[in-house]
Amino acid sequence: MRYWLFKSEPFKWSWDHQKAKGDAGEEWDGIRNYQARNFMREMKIGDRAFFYHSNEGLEIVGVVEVSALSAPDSTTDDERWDCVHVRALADVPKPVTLKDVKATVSLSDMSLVTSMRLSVQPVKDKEWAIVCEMGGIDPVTLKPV
DNA sequence: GCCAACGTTGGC
DNA sequence: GCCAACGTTGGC
Repeated sequence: MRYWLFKSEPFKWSWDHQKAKGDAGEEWDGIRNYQARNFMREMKIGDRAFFYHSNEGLEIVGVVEVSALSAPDSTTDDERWDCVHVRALADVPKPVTLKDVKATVSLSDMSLVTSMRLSVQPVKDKEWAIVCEMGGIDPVTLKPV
């Protein structure tokens, strides 16, 4: 299983919106960036990802999983763009802020820091474990610790 | 709201 | 294929 991170501006699509969709999940539409799209094409069902609030909040607030493979984005006729579906799995009990991430030496290579504008990005296994620990969530069971 | 970073577009 | 102009993202 691989790990990822999705950014969303909370006033457009927040963690609360995502949770309200429950197990049905929701299309991660609107991505118009090749790099981000290519990452989505690499995703497999069951891959896990952090849900990050950009612009406002600036913190990792939840964990989602990929519930459908990348397929044409329903919000455009442009066939270049496709996207996965994701569903909420768990809250991050202690949201991990961008500030926290920047202040953590072992996370200094995270795309969140190095590729500021990339809205869908890979997360390394080690980074996943560290962020989970900081967030007060078990990296495997996703239960609060 | 500003602006730096950076991706995309389009003229040549 | 270069690069200037432009648009968007996202932290501050």
